[in-house]
Amino acid sequence: MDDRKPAIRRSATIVDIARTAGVSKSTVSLALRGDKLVKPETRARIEAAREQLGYVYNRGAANLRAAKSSLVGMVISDLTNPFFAELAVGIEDGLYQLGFIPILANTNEDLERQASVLRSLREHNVAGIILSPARSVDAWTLANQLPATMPVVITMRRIPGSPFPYVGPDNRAGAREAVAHLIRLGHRRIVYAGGYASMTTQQERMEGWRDALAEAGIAFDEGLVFQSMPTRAGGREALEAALALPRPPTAMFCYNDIVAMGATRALVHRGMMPGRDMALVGFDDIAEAEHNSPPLTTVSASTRSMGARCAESLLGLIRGEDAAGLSFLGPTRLVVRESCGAGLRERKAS
Amino acid sequence: MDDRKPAIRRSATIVDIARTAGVSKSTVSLALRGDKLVKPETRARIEAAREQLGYVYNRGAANLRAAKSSLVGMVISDLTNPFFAELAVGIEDGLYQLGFIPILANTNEDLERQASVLRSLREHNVAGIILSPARSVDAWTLANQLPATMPVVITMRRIPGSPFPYVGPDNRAGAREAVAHLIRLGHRRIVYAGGYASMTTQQERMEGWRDALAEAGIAFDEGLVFQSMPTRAGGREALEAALALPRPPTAMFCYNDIVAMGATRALVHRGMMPGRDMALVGFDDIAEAEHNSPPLTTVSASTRSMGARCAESLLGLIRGEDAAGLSFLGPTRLVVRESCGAGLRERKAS
DNA sequence: GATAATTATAGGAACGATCCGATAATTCCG
DNA sequence: CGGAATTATCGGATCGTTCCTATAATTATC
Repeated sequence: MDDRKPAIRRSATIVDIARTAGVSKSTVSLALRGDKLVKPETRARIEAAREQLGYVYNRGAANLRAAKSSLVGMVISDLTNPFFAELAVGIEDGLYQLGFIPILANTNEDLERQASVLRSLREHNVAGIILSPARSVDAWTLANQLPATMPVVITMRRIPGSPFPYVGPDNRAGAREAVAHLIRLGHRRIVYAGGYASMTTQQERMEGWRDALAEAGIAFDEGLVFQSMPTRAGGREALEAALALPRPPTAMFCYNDIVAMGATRALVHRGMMPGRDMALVGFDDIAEAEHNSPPLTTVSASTRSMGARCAESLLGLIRGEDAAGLSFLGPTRLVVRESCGAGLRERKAS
Repeated sequence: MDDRKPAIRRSATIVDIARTAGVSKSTVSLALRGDKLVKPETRARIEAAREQLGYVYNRGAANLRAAKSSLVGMVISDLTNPFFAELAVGIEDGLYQLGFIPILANTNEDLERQASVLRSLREHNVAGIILSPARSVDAWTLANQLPATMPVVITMRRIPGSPFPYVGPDNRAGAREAVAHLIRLGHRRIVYAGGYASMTTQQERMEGWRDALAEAGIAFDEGLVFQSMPTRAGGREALEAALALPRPPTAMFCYNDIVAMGATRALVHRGMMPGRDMALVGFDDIAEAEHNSPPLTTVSASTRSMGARCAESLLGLIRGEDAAGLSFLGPTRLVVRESCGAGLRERKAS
């Protein structure tokens, strides 16, 4: 094989191949796309020329004429959050399987940045956008940042009032299962901790919490809801507020794993034992959850496959399918580890 | 303002603007790029038409003619690793500041995938590539996957023999500082744990370890090197192997934070106290390090700014600067927390 | 006030592919 | 074997921009 580059000249085009193979550029174009109208013999000559010239396909040029694009915008609100990183990997992989390639934009929860990034994506003529919206985005803001014709899939945070399909975990069902588990373990005073009521995800998970309570005939107690930042610090604050209650709770269902991890740390810091002195459950099942001490009982949202699902829904949208059928609520699965105390009871029993 | 889209027809082009404003497309092109050759009055008319038609610039078309691209390939070996996620955010931000936009490709340490992705990036006519190579990549493999003319910056893992600039932390200096710190705390038997000798990063960090030992006049002991996977499990294995030694070490310098976190967990599991019964130091200062229990003493590689630096070096390459001057060894900084036991001594003293 | 220099605009070619209608080569069929 | 159908190839026109050269309008210079 010849390792040297053909010449100092710029890279080869289909016209160069055409000349070398002694055919027209139209035939080359056909052959390269695998159209079976081209005679095998001709195809072989073209293939040889392509190899010899080290030709690489110019997708940009092709897209210009064909008015389609293999680029997709992937807008992530906070890639530093392991949950979103996992999601991004799922999206990237899904897009790759479907023949698309993602342009990454990390908005860092910044509205201005999101606006700027969406404009840039339009300029790059993306086929569609998968958007995990920055926190404070509402339908009206978004409508002004996106053209109506752009295929868009919203993920992980609902935008009430937007016409775009939504892909995300079934927060309500997942939360219900988690809280039902705590109830089964004998808990009655179960705190809901973390997040703010303005977040749709928080609302959904809290509804699941209330569902489980109601099913068990436990009265809803407003005083057991502790809002906080969805961070470790928020988890700590919520835990301390809960312990300061005249009648402290025995279990805590947390907005997400990060909050739960903050709470376990705070608990240990007070000399209490997570699982025994306070049952804790998280949500998301990020990679660290299983390495927490104690390992976190949590609700797995199968984040990665959710990302793949975003890609599939977007493809549907691009193909012109109806947005209504493309929303997807992913199944959740309770992963019982140690922070809920389930293991302790077993150990005690044995 | 008029919210309706101009018509059912496809999106507006500079020719549409030209027609509306009563000028030629050349003038529009000039005006939109802010060339001051255009009379202010004309510019205003064009601007008005642009607004009215809801025109968006088509970068693909522009790039086709101007033979430049604002796309940059960002190839990450494992985005799920919080260290690389942080790096990716830094790169994304850096590129954004410089007017580029990244195409993301997560290779998942898979050579085939990397090859496929690099081909795809070429087809998309990227201006350059920032590559954190999959583990088993060597110079020869890489040479076959990339055209010689492509601007490429290698980051985080050296590829000996490749001509591309390398951007990464000063592993050797960082490791030396960390180990010197352990020596200052009175340790003499200091293990090096995690990673394999085939990884350049491991080699560099180990050299730093040896440097510090040599400076303190401590003889190098082959038996104190424990190779393992750079994972939590690897950290556990290394720790257990070290403790099984006839004369166990009192301190452990770990390949990275993940390994160190695995080791702390294993230590706790044995009923030993990290920092007191065994001093532990990590590397990278990932976000979780400070939330580990106990908080991890580690070497900060200022990962995010390193990412920004990748973008800058790539821009240099694109501008035709000499590759030799574009490599960058980032400064490191020892972050003393609790896992090294430094705090304990202070507390004891007070 | 004629000429030169400068400023502002215009029109066509070019980038590298696809698409479309036309034509050339081949096969089919009575 | 001649005409139709099929198969294979070809040569513009085209996508939306930038570049280049040409020309028109304005200002400067002697």
